[in-house]
Amino acid sequence: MTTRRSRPGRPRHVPDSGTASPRDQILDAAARLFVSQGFAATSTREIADQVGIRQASLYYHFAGKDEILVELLRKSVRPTTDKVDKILNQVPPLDYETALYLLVLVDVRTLADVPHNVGMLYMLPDVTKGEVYDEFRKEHEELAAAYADLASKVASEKVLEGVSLKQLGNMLIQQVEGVINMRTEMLNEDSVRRISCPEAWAIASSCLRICGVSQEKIQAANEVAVDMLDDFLEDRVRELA
Amino acid sequence: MTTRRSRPGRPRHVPDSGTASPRDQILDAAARLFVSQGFAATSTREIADQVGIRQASLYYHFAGKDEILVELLRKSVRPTTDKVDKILNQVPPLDYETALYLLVLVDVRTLADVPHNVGMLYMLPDVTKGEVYDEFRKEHEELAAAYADLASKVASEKVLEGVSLKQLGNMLIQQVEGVINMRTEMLNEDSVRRISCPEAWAIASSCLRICGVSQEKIQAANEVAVDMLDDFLEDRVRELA
DNA sequence: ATTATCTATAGATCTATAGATAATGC
DNA sequence: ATTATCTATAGATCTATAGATAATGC
Repeated sequence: MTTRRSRPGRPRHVPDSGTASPRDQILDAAARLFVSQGFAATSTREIADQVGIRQASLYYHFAGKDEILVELLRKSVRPTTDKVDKILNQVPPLDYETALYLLVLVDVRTLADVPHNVGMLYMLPDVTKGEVYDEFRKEHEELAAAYADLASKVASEKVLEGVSLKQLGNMLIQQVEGVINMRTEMLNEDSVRRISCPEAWAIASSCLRICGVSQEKIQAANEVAVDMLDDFLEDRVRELA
Repeated sequence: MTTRRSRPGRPRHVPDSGTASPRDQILDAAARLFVSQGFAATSTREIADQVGIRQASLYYHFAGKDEILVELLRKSVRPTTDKVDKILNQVPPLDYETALYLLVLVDVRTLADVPHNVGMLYMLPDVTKGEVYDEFRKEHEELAAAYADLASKVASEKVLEGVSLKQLGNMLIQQVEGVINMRTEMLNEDSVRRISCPEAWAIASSCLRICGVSQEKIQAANEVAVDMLDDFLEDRVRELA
């Protein structure tokens, strides 16, 4: 039984029982509240209460509420964008269908496992506008570009004649980000569970179907990509540890 | 040139130039602000300023901010849910593929034409939780059920074995609600425009592809559904007038 | 001495109610 | 008289800063 090494500083009014850093405790509480109540509707007071510190103490760790959200958003896309190049570079051995399938699996896993379903925050009006979130939006667009890029190689003629490349990319992202709503719906279920592998496969297959890829090719892509996914997941586990 | 018949009541501090009812003026201003800044981040003061009345005067028309949002949400789903039965009833002459295609077109049109892209508000945490919004959620689930229902008739075996019916329905809704993001993106374009017919078709086709429907059947569904759409659109225009 | 917290508070909101008032309608 | 607004304001926030304090570390 390791008792948490107590560090300098005045003790909290509620003793700090957790093992995480104060910063991480704040991020965790904020994520939970932002997602369940909304960003603007969550006060710094509520966050502090959840952590067990006084409202003013938040400002020792973050310059403001904005900065907390910025950090949460970064943590939720980085894992995917970091791996985009790695995936794209494997295309000579891999075919484009498989690469796209793999990208979706990785993205779904990231969104499925990010604590408190932080992906919900993507759609906040604050995030789609505010300057503070430029960095996040840039990374998100980078990801959209990767989707569009792969889609352009994979999509059938009929599909491509109906829609611009950028829109097709967005349609794929839209489909992937369905996991976020799936997680929200899962809250109503009796048992707590994670997004399952078949569920992730269904989304990836769906993305290929949107591009007009045949059932046979989807199945082939699935078989190869599923094997490769492990390599990427190990990465993630390392990152999270 | 018809000058707006002036009605009883103390004059506004800013003269009322509009032709719409005060209630509609409030709804319009609120929609614009809620979508651009978020619900919680928009104060009753701001709404009133936009309308040209004093903050307190809002309460003559609405019991509170919540009630304004409730009304906006109702206006954004009703047009579609009202038509669901009408569409489902035409299935004997129509086949299921065409019915689904048509449902998507109607839904896309509703979301595409609702003022200020109010669909954005669906994802607000307030809306996904608060009791006040029960009615809206009920209608939205009704719509999801209709999608799931049609999808069950249309989807290929392979698709159905990978995912539950409910999830498939949600995947379709997710795809349809991509218009909301499309509209947001369009704000960055130089010219102001409406979602085009080809764009709507692309989304509908995409939905059928997600179900595993062949290109030939998609094309056939398109041809029939596009003709029928007019009947439903005329309805909408009447409603809006 | 340094660190991480605390208490206290200024200043700026924001929502909702009470009561007054300036029009029209009868 | 009725209606749709107005002015004024109570009471409840909420954010961010200033300065105090209770630990550890040297």
